[in-house]
Amino acid sequence: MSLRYAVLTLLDIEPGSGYDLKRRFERSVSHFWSASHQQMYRELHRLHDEGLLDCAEQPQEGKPDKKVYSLTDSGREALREWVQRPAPAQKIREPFLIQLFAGHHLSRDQARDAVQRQLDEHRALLDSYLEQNERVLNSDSELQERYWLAHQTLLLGIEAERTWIAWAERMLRELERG
Amino acid sequence: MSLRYAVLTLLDIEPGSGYDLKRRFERSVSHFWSASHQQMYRELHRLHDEGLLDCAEQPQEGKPDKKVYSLTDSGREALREWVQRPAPAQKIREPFLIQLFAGHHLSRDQARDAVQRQLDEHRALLDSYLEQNERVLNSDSELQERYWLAHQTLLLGIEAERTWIAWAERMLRELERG
DNA sequence: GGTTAATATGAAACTCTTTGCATAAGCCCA
DNA sequence: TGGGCTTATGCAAAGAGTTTCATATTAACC
Repeated sequence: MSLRYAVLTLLDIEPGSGYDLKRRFERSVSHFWSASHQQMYRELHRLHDEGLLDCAEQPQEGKPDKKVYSLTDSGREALREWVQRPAPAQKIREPFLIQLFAGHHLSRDQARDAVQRQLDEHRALLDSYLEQNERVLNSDSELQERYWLAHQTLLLGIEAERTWIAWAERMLRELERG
Repeated sequence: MSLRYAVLTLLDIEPGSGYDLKRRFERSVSHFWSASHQQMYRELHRLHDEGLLDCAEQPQEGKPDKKVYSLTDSGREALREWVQRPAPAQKIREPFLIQLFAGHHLSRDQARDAVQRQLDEHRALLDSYLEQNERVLNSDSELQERYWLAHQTLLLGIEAERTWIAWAERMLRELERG
């Protein structure tokens, strides 16, 4: 149920098409939400049907037409209302940790490889968050002030990745040591 | 698709009923998975239908009968096979961070209260993980050795909560300072 | 004596998410 | 001129997860 508000939030900051949104999810909120393009399009249709979004078709040269969505007044109102309610609890689901939990089925080498794979993935994530962070720090100070809270969520994402990486590095050392 | 393997993992460590499982999810893997009792019962039925679980009805005095499930050979084989495959990517979904991302709809006081609520929740989580950790450290060393990898997942959970808490405390200081 | 909590299981309806398929135009490279 | 990539949108079906309701026993509490 929070996907719709994630969509409203990004469109509130700047209108865009389903395709735009998908990329913006990847570039700017991947540290706390992910969604496929099908989810975007379906959610956009629904929000449009419910009158929370306006849709402007934008013919483009050389590319298929774009449907640019933006918040209506009732969309903005719905978002404002939701933001002020206590957040639904987060559901944690980490398949990798199940695998470690069942790790007596793994040889030491297999465990080490699995941890190494996770380490690589989390290092890549950290890099992409640090890049995002650079972009924020290079933006003008008015924007930085306006989206200060949004920026803090990115800093949490960065810290979370550092915690993961430090844990995985320690695991590798201990698995290596035998 | 990982719920079934989480169920198999816990039943591999020790057989139990749906009710048992639900509590064991809460007590011992809540740092990386959560599920409702309905999910348990449905998954147990399915796994039983597919021949991955045995079921032994255990009449009890003073309480309704228990259906105690345990892994069949093909259940153990399915688990072993899955554990050795690369883990499906984790999906991150944190409604609270969407709310902060849309935080220009929040007053400073509202933001502070929201962060404080999260801080309280994460402190409670940390406490419960630390209790679990105590139980592990007080268990006999043979068990500790056998479930060393499982224990490491708990330590990651603890570190993750500490990161969250440190972030939230910093946020409160900065929001307080005005 | 009535209420609430814990133990114990399950059906049904519903929503949300994922996966696979389909379309279509333009661009770049060989 | 054919193959693959990016932009751009969408449907259908299956799978996963949530919510609501239902049942039944015991024990503790007021």
